[in-house]
Formats: sequence, structure tokens, C-alpha cells
Amino acid sequence: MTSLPSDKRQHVVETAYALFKRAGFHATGIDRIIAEAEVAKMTMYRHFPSKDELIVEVLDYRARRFESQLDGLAEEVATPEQKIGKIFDWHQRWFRSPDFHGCLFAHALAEFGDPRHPVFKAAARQKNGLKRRMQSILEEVMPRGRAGSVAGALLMLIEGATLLAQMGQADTAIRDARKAALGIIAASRRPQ
Amino acid sequence: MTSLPSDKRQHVVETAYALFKRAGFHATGIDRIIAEAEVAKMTMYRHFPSKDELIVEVLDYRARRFESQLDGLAEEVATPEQKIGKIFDWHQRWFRSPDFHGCLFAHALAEFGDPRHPVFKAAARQKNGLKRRMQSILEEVMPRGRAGSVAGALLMLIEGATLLAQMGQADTAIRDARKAALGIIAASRRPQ
DNA sequence: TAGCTACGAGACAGACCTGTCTCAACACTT
DNA sequence: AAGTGTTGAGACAGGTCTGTCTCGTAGCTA
Repeated sequence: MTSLPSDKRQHVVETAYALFKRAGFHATGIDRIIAEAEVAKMTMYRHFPSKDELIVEVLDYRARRFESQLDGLAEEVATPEQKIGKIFDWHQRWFRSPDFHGCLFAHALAEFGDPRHPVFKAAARQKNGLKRRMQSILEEVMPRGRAGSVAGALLMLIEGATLLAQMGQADTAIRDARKAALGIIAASRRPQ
Repeated sequence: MTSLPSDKRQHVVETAYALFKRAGFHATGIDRIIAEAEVAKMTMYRHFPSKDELIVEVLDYRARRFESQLDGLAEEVATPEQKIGKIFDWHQRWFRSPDFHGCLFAHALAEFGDPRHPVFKAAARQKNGLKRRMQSILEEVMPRGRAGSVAGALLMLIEGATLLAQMGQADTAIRDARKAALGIIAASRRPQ
């Protein structure tokens, strides 16, 4: 009963994720990652050609996890308000989790400011994905253009709430953001 | 006509600011800063005991500049809506400026995740200062508690808009954020 | 003239960084 | 039994990092 070929690879990704989350990307060295993952350096470099590509892999992995978690939540309820509410619920739980350190994707945008950099693009994909998700939810009850604007506002509220949560204001932030979000939706719903 | 004692010091702060803004804090080395500022290494270390303290100085310097610029804008108009609108105007101009690279304070929070770290505290001060400013504007037309919640929502919108602006969606972001902000204020104004 | 202060230039230490390389060990397949 | 592929361990190169140190110089003041 030995390890599968992809076992070590995934283990490196998850270890790197935990370290990047705590200390940031530039401040986390390869040596630290392989020590924590108990893996040889060449094992890592055989799976990932460079640290940057490992970072992209970590971000994509977390983005997939995020999307699949939200997929499950949306099915439980019916109205757009409830579906958006579930997304805010998810963030509320996230903010309260033991080692919450802010949004890894936002941190990636901060550390890799060049829009052409693969890490920047990977982080931007996640944000755009969340916006698209909320927009398609809102299109049930409002026209396409309006749903885009409202989804943009909701995304900004969520990103801002995540920042404030990192500053230790998680509870008031998610409460104020949720209230504002529902107000914005109500104001744009059924436009006539 | 020689240079004043604080001349070089301020020059180092401004040069470091420009580099931190473009490349981030960890990715910008001391050697790069002193080369760009055309200053000896010991000159820098005589003024700042460490890189971290230089970063704090840069953040405080930018926070003071930010506050003084907003001070000037508020005096031009009368109503809270107009004053908040001026703050959004300021951000709109900022987003369109030649080398906009996102919010340096948010980036500092991303790179220095420990809330006890002086850099983290300096960044948090700026965010709390902006929230307080908006809250005191709003207290003219709504009770204290409500003004706090609304100011929190506006801060989240602004932070989110800054993130989206960094992702190349500056125009739609600031437009959607402004619209949402005015809606939130209108809903909380004159509560009865 | 003497002393004080600020500065420039650069060597230096010690640590850390990414990425490459070699060699041995082990598991699995044919 | 031979071959193939994955891994561990660690040396190694070449560069960069922060921070300290020395030495020479320029300007100002007393």
C-alpha cells in the first residue's frame, strides 16, 4: 500500500497553502515548504517548475474548493436573496474560523501587482468567478445589466468585509455588509 | 545653500513609497531603495533603525497626505451626500492616475498579517481613520449607531472598489460603488 | 583653525533565497 | 531478475537580503 503518484504533489500544495496563508508568498521560502511537507526539494521541483507555478496551483486549488462549497449551499434555498444570504453565511463562518488570515487571493493581488503575471491572473479569476456567480443568481429577478452592477456592489462589500475582518472587525463587518447587500438588492429588484 | 537635516530623510521616504507601491514591501530591497534615492546605506540606517520602521514611516506619511487632501475637499460642499460624493470623486481620480497600483495600506495588511506588527497597526490606523471621517459626516443626518454601520458599509464599498480597480475594472467599480453608497445613505437618512 | 555633523562609497558578515545536481534507496512492473 | 519511475538527502551555485562597519569628505560653527 504505497503512495499514489499525485499524493505528494497534493500534499505539497496543501502545505504551501497553509504557509502562504499565514506568512505571505514572498516571506515563505521553498525550504520552509519542503521542511513542513517533509518532502525532498527535488520532489517539489519535479512537480512544479518554479515557485510561481506552485503559487498558481495553490490558488487554483483553493478557488476550486471555494466554488464547490458555494455550489452546495445554493441548492438548499430558493430565492435569490436566500442564495446571496448563504454566500454571506459562508463568509461569516470563514471569518470566525480559527486561523483566518484574510483573503489569499487579495493577498496575491497585493504581492504580485503586475496584471500580466500568472499569479495575478489566477487571483483575478477567483474574484471574477464570485462576481459571475452572484450575477447569475440576481438575473433571476432583475435585468442583465442591473444584475451586473448589483453583483459588483455585492462583491465590493464582501471584499471590504474580508479586509475589515482581517482587522478584527469580523462581526460588525459581515452584519453591516449583509444589511447593505439586502438593501441594494431590494432597491433593484423588479424594476418598473 | 546646503540641504537641511530632514531633506534626505524625506527623500528616502518618498522614494521608498514609490518602490513599495510598484513592487511590494518584501520584494523591494534596501539596496534598491538607496540606489533609487541616490543615498548611502548608512544615511538611511541613521534615519531609520530598520526596514520595518521605514515602512511604518512611509505608511504614516501617506496617511497624513490622504487625510489632508480629504480635509480640503469636505469644505467645498454642504450636505453629507455631497461630502461622501467628494470622497468617491477622490478615489475615482486616484484610480485613473497614471501609476495606480492599488491601496498601499491594504497591501501592507496582506504582507504583514500579524495584528501586533507595527506595519499592520499603521495600515489599520488609516482604514479606521477613513471610517471615522465618514461616520462623523453621516452623524449630521442620522443617529450615531446608524452612522457607524453606514460608514462601515461605505468603507467596505471603497475597499472593494479599490481592489476591483486594481483588477482593471476601475470605471464600473467606482460607478457601482457610488450608486450603492448613495442608496444606503438614503435608506438610513432621517429614520422614523 | 579646530571641532562637529551629515553624508558618500563600499566592504563585509551572516543569513536566506531559488533552482540544479548527484547518488542511493525503494517499489512496482514485466 | 532486470528495468523503470519516484523519492529522500543534501551539496552546491549564484544571487539577494538586512544590517554593521570603516574611511574619507564636505560644510558649518565657534
